[in-house]
Amino acid sequence: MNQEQVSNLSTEPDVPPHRYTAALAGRIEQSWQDRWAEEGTFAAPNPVGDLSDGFAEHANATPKLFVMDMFPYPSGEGLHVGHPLGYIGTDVYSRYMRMLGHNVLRTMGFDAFGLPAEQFAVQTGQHPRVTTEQNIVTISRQLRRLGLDHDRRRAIATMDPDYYKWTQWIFKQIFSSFYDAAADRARPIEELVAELDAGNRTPAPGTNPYGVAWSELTVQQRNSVVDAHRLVYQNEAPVNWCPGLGTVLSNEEVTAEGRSERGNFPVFRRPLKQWKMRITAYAERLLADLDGLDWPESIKLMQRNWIGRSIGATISFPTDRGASIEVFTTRPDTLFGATYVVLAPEHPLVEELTIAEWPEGTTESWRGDRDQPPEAVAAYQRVSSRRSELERQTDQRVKSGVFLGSFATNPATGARIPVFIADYVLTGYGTGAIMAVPGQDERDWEFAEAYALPIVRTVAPPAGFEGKAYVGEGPAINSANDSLDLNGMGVAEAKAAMITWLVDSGHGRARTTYRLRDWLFSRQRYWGEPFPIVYPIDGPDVDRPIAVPDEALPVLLPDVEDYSPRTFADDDVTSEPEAPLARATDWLTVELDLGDGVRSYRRETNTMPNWAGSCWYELRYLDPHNETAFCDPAIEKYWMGPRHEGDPGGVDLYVGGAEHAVLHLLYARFWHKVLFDLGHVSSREPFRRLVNQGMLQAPAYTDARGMYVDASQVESRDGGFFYDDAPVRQEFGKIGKSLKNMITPDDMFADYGADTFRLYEMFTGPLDQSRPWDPKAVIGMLRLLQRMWRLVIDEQTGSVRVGDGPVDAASLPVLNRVIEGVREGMESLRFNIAIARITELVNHVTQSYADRPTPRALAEPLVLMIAPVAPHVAEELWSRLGHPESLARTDFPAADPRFLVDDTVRIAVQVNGKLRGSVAVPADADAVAMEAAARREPNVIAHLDGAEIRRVISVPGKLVNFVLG
RNA sequence: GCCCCCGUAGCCCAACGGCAGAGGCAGGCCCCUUAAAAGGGCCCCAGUGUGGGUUCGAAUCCCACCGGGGGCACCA
Repeated sequence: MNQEQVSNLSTEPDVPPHRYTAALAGRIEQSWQDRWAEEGTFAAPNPVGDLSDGFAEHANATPKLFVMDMFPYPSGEGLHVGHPLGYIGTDVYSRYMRMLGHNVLRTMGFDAFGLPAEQFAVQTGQHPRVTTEQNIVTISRQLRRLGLDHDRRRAIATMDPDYYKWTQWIFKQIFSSFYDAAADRARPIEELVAELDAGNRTPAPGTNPYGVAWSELTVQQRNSVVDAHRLVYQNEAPVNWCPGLGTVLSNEEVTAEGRSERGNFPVFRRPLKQWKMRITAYAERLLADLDGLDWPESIKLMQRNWIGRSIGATISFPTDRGASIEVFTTRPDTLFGATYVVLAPEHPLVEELTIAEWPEGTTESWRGDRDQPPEAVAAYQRVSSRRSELERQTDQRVKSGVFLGSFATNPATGARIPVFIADYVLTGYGTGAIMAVPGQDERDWEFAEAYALPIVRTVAPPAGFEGKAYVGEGPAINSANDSLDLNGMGVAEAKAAMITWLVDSGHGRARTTYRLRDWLFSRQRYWGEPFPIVYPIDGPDVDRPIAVPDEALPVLLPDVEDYSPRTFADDDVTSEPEAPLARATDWLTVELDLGDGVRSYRRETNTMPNWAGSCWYELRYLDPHNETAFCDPAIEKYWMGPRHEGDPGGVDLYVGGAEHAVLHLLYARFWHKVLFDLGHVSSREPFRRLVNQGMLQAPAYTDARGMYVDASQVESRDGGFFYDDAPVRQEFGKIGKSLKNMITPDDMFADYGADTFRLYEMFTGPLDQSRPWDPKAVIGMLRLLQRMWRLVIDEQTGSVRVGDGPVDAASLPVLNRVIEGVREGMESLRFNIAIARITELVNHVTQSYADRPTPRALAEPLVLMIAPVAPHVAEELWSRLGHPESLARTDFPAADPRFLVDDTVRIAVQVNGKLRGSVAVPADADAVAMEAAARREPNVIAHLDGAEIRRVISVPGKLVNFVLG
């Protein structure tokens, strides 16, 4: 090991003095990075405002392009080689588009608030601001060293007060709005109040529990009615409480196993008063507008599934206790088969429908082993509240439930049917109650079997059907009463007929429901944006949440002595959330004059989730220093506005990982639509085009005990892998500390230089494809750059060895085909094929001009073509070729169509689809001429000999195929 | 269990329904070298996961299955 290093060092002097080595690459790269910074090469001018310098000169008449990466969390570990994959991809694309003449905006910020930053700070015992700032410095250095074309004037960090002032301002906008269902958009809440006062509008269903009209309400009652309309509201409802993190979480942050997405701690459902955002008001638009987005189908599908629209009906089942149970079903056509009703255990009617004694003849199994229904119900509720989280993952799916003792009436059949609670019915979906139709629903069938309930088929299964519940298509049976006859109808027809009957008879109506729930927005953590909300300490509006005036923004995050969240044992169900900001005693109360004189207020102590800052950062990039608005409307319109009828607008290219499919990407779309409704932005969507970059997996090694060993110390020999001379097993996995296979960009800069690193990352496959990281393969890209360097620079003398001589006739078609291929690769984000084409040309020129100067007309396009991928070495060579200006805005080479068509082409000749030869024909030869030429091919003649030719396929420029009879 | 993506040379990857190979790594040989390498040149290597189908012709389109990856999972 040591010897090798020494001998390597001793050979250094033998390397030609001007060879393109990692050391030379490093010097070139850093000097160009300095120059780009000094000259502001990547400054993208805005149409107006403080960043508008140069707009009139070189942006006004050119198309614009806004390219963005998902910004990183400044984690303490810095970047590994997997992170830059997307950044390099967008860098190559944006540099290419800039050379095509676009005004390209590209920058980078930091998602600095939130759990990752906070947890790192807690681990290291330092204030999150301190560690986060340190991490930002480290990562910024790594990004700069990569040579990315960022306009650094536009960099932001979500933790900066200048930034989160506007996060709070947008929160206020959402808080100060309601969703006008008729207009299908958000509107300012004052307009709601005015319309209510004027009598043009009545409170939305469920917002006025007082039983009297708006005009009769007291001021306090009116306030609570208005607050219930807001797009941000507080209510008490079951939420995801995660004791291990010490905070509540949104549904999107909880995995299917009932654990926290971050940290993998158990999550419990429990009722708590929390802030929510009314994203459900946008469910339909979030769903419908997916169609107009240029996004991967898989991501659209995940969002569609998450939103989860189902079309059906609500049906009212009267009960013998008075109250009616409203159920939601997507199969109203099966109502005649509803033989019992099930409520979720937490359903509000459970208490009322639970009677004191079991009715005569109640089956033993319905009683839950208790003497009276109230006991049985209480016991079941207790068990299921625990079970729903812990046993979901064991996947037992054993149906259980308890009879309440009361009965409902099936409105179609008039039958008296029992009412159960069972935890296979979910509280939060639909109405939290179902009509059970065992004949057509597998879950209901299982329950009916377990509790000996009647089963009535209302859709005829096909002959020979041996299953239990039949959920497929078929004619309705057993489905008629005095005023309705569905028998014989197909499912769709029966649904429509049933809904009409339900509406006419007053038993129900058509209804669409969504799986999407309102976004739980408050967190009991320190490191986040404070809410711009205060509560009066006394007075008539005591405890009513009130937004602070815009002039009071930002509401600064106070320093507290103990910023770590109060966390609990993972499984401590009884723990209560406790916001760290409640400890900031000086900050907690504030004297304000909100229009009715100076009064005392207490502040909201929850903070926002870390998704808040990333909900709108694309807009702040556009106008990062604006002190009077989050973004100037003219600037937003220029960069993000729709370009044509039907275009949603938004960022032209957004690249990031697929793991944000339903978190960040859904939340950001929601906020953007609110801003659109309120007239603050002209684009309907934030991200017009989305690409998911693939994931890099690096080799990791386990020893005999199955423990990971440091991958950098593993040797490969004799067809095996060894660590400390002991054999180890190779596997591929996510890069990181846990697999001990961390490789950092810094390692690559030192060993190869940034340009080689960039080339390698782009070369291993299309941007959106995951691939393994092969440390040994990087060398190929360094060789490529060395060969290209050698075409321009003499390795011995360092002088330019490019001449003004003509280009060989043979090289012109190669050059032009390569240009064509490189452009195609750049445009389709398949940089691997662009690099392969460039390599082809480099190899060709290397061979053709081994002993004479490289023609300038070959060297220059070559340098320009590689510039988007390897910008530093390209700039260096361009400069040595005599161009004083940066090539960042030099025209990208264009293919001359004259050289793309050959005079003659070789076409394939097939007999019965099998290749039997090839012939050269003029490129413009027609089908007849091609066939004639093909018939002269000796091998073809042999295969045609004596056979009857049934048909001849002759495709000009492609092939001739003889089909024999 | 359901849905989506992917299977091409030892490895990473190319190939408008038209001659399976552009490029790189690894391997072999040669040159340059006292020597070696991350220098240069040449060479080797698959018939496209399996089975059907459509077609004059399929890696490409369709169906089924196998293998790998990802998502969803009592959503009525």
